[in-house]
Amino acid sequence: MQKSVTVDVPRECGECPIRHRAVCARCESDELLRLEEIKYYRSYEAGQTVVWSGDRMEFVGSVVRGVASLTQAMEDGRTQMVGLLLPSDFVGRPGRESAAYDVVATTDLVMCCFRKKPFEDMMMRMPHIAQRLLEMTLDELDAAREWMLVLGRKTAREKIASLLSIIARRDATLNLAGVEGPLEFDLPLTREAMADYLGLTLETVSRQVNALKRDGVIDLVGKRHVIVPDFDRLSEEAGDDSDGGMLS
Amino acid sequence: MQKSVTVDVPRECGECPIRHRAVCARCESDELLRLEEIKYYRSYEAGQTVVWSGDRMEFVGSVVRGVASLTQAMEDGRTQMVGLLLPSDFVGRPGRESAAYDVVATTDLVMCCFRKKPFEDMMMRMPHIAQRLLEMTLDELDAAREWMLVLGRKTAREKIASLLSIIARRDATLNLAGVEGPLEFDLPLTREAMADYLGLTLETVSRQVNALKRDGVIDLVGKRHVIVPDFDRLSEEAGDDSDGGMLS
DNA sequence: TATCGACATTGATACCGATCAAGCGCGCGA
DNA sequence: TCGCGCGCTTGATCGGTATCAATGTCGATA
Repeated sequence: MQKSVTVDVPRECGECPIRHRAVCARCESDELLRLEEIKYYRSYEAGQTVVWSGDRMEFVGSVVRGVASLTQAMEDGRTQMVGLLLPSDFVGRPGRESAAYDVVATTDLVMCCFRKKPFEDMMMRMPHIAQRLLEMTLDELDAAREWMLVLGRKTAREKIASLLSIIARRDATLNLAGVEGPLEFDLPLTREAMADYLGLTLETVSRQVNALKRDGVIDLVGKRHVIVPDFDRLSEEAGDDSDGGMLS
Repeated sequence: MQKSVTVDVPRECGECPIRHRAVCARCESDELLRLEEIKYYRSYEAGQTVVWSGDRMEFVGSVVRGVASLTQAMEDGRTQMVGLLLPSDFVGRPGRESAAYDVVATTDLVMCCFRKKPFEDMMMRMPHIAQRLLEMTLDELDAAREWMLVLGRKTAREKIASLLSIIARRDATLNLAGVEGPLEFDLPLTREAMADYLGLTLETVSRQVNALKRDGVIDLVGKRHVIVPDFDRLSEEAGDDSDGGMLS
């Protein structure tokens, strides 16, 4: 619970925790040096808005620590989260002038930023960046399509199980814990944010989370810390294929 | 209404109707020649499956004429369409071994194909292709995110209006008709396919389509031909921003 | 022309999740 | 220490969409 905003950022890219998964993953050391020259860090507190939809985007960047959400809203206030950005995920679209979505820090957040123009110039000269960005974008597209199935066809209970399953999976790969044994993680989202992600109300989220707890699918420590005693059981509840959907 | 399977395909890329929008859009004429050497056409009848999810993908390609759908299914049969592929859209993911989704021709369909390996080799050597593919993938990601809002937060009536609005828009840009005056197009989807796209049942689709007709938002000629007397009105019904959402 | 089948419409009813409304619990600041 | 507020839970009721079940329409075929 280190709420301090004292930012503790890697000095050199070589020590960066997302070095091998971010947009710079394929860069050679000489290319990294060029990136290092133009990068800078920014940090945000939980709840802060990073970018407003429609605003001119002056930078792009990677999530280094924390979680951010991409959100779309209708005029009457209905809100849908359309992306959940975890460490190593990329924010911003090269070539686009203004932001298409709100970006909000859902936890304290550290980002590695590049001003848009210099980054675009680098992209032209360094194919390793463009290649990796294509790969990441294709992965995001797959994730978005998986969410379309969740939003369009799953029940409230399945939606909750799906969200927990995905967070558990991404958390496990980041912390390179084995997939065996009980899995544990902190929910980086409030009930309301979960509702926005799943196309539900926060009341329904609350009811279904507690239903999964009553049924022994998950255990809760406080409101946010989740223990998954049997990941396959959770996958079943999510309506996923039997193997736990370890694709990609 | 030309149901004949006699395929009438462009001989040269220069005459291709999707030349300026497809993955080859940025290629110079010498690059086009190289692509021309390895391209081949395939055609499918409405209803035919182009690729089965999980199958090895031996080719990638572009939709030249007709419409295809990308579909995901759960074990119990619930089905969600996750992509609607219109002329110039790209099918397949370079670097991936097996297909992640079912691809089905929803109308008679002509595709311009490349065997996967040669195409990947070309992509390495011709940055114009990779650049264009990145751009197209980012556009698809935006479209997918717009759909997440539709699926998660819109009512059945708004969902139908949204689908009609998008088809009308894409149809207008393809046929370069002015956006003014009454818009007309043929629905390339059955009621069931519309339901799969929108996360509804086909009965609800039928009811809401007819409700929009009763209310004068659209007019129908037969079951499939749609006339939109006032596009702004349709946009309103879709819950889109007042300007008609002409973004991207 | 008669028949068949795919696609679509229409009606009656059930149920899941939204909505409206209290109330709880815990951390933070006065 | 108290009280306030935010995040969350719980309950009662409503309504929109699913579900189940006929029926209708049109084009293709014999």
